[in-house]
Amino acid sequence: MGSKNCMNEACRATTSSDWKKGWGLKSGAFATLCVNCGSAYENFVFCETFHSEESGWRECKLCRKLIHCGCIASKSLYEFMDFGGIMCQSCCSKRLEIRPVLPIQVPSDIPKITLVANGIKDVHHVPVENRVNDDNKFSTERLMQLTKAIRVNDVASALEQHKRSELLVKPPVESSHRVPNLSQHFTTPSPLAKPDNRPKQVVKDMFESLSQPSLNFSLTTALGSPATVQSFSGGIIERNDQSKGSFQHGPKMRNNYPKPPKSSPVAGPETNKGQASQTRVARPPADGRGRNQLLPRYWPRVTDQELQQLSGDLKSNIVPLFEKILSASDAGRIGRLVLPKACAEAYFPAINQSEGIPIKIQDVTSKEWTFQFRFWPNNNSRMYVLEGVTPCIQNMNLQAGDTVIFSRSEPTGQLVIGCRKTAETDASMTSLPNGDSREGKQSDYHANGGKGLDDSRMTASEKKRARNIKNQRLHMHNDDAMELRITWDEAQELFRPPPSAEPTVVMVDGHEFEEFEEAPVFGKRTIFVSRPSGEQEQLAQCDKCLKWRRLPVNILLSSTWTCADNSSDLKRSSCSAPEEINPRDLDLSSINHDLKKRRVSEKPTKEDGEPSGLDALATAAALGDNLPDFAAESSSAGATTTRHPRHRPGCTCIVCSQPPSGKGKHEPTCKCNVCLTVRRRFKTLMMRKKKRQSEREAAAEVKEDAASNTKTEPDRKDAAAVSLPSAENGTNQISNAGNSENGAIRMEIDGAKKDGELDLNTDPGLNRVGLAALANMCSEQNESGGAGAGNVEAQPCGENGGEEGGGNVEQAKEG
DNA sequence: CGTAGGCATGGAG
DNA sequence: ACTCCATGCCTAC
Repeated sequence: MGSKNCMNEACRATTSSDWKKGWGLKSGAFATLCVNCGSAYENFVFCETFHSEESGWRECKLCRKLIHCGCIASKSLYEFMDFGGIMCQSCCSKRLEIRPVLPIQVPSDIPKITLVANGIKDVHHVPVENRVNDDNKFSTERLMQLTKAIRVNDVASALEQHKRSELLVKPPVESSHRVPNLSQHFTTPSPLAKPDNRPKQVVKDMFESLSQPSLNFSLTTALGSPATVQSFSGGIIERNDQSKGSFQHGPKMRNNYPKPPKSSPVAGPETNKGQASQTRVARPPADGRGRNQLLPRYWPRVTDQELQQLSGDLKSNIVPLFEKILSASDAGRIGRLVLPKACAEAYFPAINQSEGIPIKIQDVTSKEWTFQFRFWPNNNSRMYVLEGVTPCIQNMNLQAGDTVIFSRSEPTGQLVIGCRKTAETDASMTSLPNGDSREGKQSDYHANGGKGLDDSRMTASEKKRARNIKNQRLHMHNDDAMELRITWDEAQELFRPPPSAEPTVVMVDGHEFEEFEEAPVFGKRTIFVSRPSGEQEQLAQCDKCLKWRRLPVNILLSSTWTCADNSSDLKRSSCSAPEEINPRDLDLSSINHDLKKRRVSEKPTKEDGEPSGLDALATAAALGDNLPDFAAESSSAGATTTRHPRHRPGCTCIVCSQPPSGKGKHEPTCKCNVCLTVRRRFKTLMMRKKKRQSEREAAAEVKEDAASNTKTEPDRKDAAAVSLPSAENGTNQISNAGNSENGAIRMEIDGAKKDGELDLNTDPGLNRVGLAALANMCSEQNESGGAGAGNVEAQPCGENGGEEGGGNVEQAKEG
């Protein structure tokens, strides 16, 4: 340590650096204080008595359990809160370790410098501890001032007393997180104290004002509620490796701890094992490069119990480093887990090459996995990823929304990957990777994550998880998911608002959406056809008599519908009424079969390149601009970041000029040119697509069809002809136009294919989606069996076909 | 053609 | 205004 001169030119007192150790800057930082003039300057010394720089862990003197070094938190919580003691985070034993505070007499003629280095704007009372000069005894009065007669073994009372004393800035946002008003703690009478007349709402300001590199940390506590507090895990943020004398300066430094973590996951399992805490609180970052920059969201929220068990399982001391909620990308097949930059740089080996290095990480069963730890350049920065995590993720039965926890095994430094399932009843991070007992729930989650089927079956935790992974696409590849994956086309034909639901109309991007609390229900599949007169109608089959009835196009049917429900045609509201439609004219089974089979032929084949374009155009034309909005609202239903990639602002093409189909826009039965054209296009394209698919299926399944199905392909063509008599006419033009533009719409097609794929399993926000809008879209799309042959079908841009040829060429070039 | 790698983009904080 | 990061998207294999 040695001695040095005070940096205050007016003082220049030579003092021992040890002697000058102090702490308690307004920020909660440690600072060096000149006992001569009271100037504070940075010489940050942490609680070296208890802080193990190696592991950050220490052993409780009573219970002998390893506990995370809560030195900073201890000081913050207990000394700031006038306990002046240290509490074992495991057994909650308290030890009074109040160090004497030297009542410094500051010479009045020496100006006090309240800021010496790196922008500490003001330094208020700085209680100085003096461990060298033991002669400076801690007066009883002072001790009482500090402890305020709070019994050190009564944390709850202490907190209550603090509350009563208005030492807490404000009621806790979260029951488990409180932010003490630090400024209050520095207004304890002291020779160095000066009045702090500022408003009490200082913590936030303080945090924000302390973004200077030298004091880049704030204070956050993680403490249970007064009534239930059993222990605490240090929740204080620590600055960069100040104790090691290294300072990280630079513009990138910023205050990463503006506030406590928003929420803490639910507590762990109920089992009370020993005295270990089950309170899941964010732990302060362990040692590491730049650990002070770790966002609280990445702080490991590991209960003491979990830690103990994990430490026991691995027979080593486990230091939680950080955790991350798996995104859809992380959990997806691609096998790349994006590492938070700060975490990667803090706890993973430094890498200079983009290719990175292989890194071995142990799971909680001591199984070793090798990942490639690498980075990609990104906006003058880096994006760190772990590659090849899929086997590990799968082994642990993790999916998007679950949490992976990275820890370090001491003293070997071996990285350890653990996990925590989001559901309350799920195994905690200490469970075996294969011990997932949530298979059934998983299925439920998949099925209900989209809220599209049976929201009532979702547990609170599942809903919570659904919220957690909002805006994240889940790529489900298991069988459960596949069973429930349907296309937009199919969804539109099936979705209905819940029967008794009262919608709440909200505006999203200027479009009205009706929100329903209830999940949508599946409606009855109907067939939309056009009569020779051009009039559109809907055909529905009675569930009882199986007769087909004509219905107005704008009627939405529930999943079960019988003739008795045919209020639009009372003459045929009975099953006894004769059927108007000759089933032989409508190969409905073929159509249904076709729809079903579309699931397995989502991707365009080589000869399907054109139809895929038609798909896109159909989707775009039918949904108009509403699709992106809707998709954005429904998040995982296919939100894209690029809308109409081929369309520009001011584009007057049919897609861009078509108003959203939501309520208040064009009526489903609107006969305006735009709507008619859209319907014409859509119908033509859809029929073309169906026809092609039918033909493909026929070719592939000709044998089994011949054996079991008397329906033939000509029937299907007939079906197409029924609903769109002029389809063939449009088809030719589609082909021509489609060939000429080729890639121009191919882009849009690909996007639309994705957009058009509605995965019910994965859309947590679906229930909030405007069902009415969806229904309208459905209606528009379905009713769009306009009689006219589409003559501009394959034109993604431009109102009329005549002027679109050149335009498409240009678009193709753009592409 | 399908997939993986790598970078780009844009939403969110 | 800026950074981070989830994921889109292009390209190479």
